[in-house]
Amino acid sequence: MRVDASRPVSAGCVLDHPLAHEQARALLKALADPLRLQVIEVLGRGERCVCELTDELGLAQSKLSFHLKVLKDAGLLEAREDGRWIYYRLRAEAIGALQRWLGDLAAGCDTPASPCG
Amino acid sequence: MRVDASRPVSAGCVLDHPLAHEQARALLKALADPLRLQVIEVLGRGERCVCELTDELGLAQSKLSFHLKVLKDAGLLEAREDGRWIYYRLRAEAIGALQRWLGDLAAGCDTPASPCG
DNA sequence: AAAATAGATCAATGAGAGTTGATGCATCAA
DNA sequence: TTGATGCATCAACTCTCATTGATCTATTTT
Repeated sequence: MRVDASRPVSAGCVLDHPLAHEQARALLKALADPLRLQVIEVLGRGERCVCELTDELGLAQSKLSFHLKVLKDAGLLEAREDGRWIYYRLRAEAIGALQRWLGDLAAGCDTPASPCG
Repeated sequence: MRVDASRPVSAGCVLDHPLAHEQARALLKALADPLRLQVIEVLGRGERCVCELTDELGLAQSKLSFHLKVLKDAGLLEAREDGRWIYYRLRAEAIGALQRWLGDLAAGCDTPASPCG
């Protein structure tokens, strides 16, 4: 079996609850790479086989594979095996969880500072 | 004057419009650092003077200054000068823009892949 | 005017993360 | 069973980026 069945820490039902800082940071970090963001954007339009991604993005195979792993470990992607091919899809729950986490972040940012002098 | 009056590309009214990929990536990258995320979380609770941040986070001055600049350049922070002190606050618009951008991202992610064989 | 404080910036160092090419392991076709 | 294809993984290299300590400027205090 080429695809590990065990779920990353950040995956699954965990994302239905409020995100911990570490989890949020892991998602942000995974998204913050230009190449990975391209991958995410393509997968945001629908599931893709690795070979399609390779063509669509014009990437070296090992390079793409590296970044897919990073995204999967962060809980952003899910892989599905079908014979010789592996299909990846974006986990909308992960995006949603991050969205909500960001929403809470700025809650009190208009509170003025106590003068420092 | 110690604080540059010119706005970063990603700041201001730009964030009221849909974010470009590059802008979104800049925000994500700025947020993806553990230390910067701490700063953001503190500023999410209200405006702070640099010296308060230094104390509250226990950081070396130049280190904090470096990260504040990164966050400001990304459009996430705004600085206000008052005499000898400089107060930073979180720009809720930037967070909001990123939230919306993320929302659009996963729009079509349930579209199945065309079988690859 | 001189000393002290707040904060930015710079040069040098170090650590982490991405890239590249090779190799390995499945799966499918012949 | 042999060869070809899809994909993951590994080791070596590179490069980006954060850290550190020093220096510089502006502001305030004495």
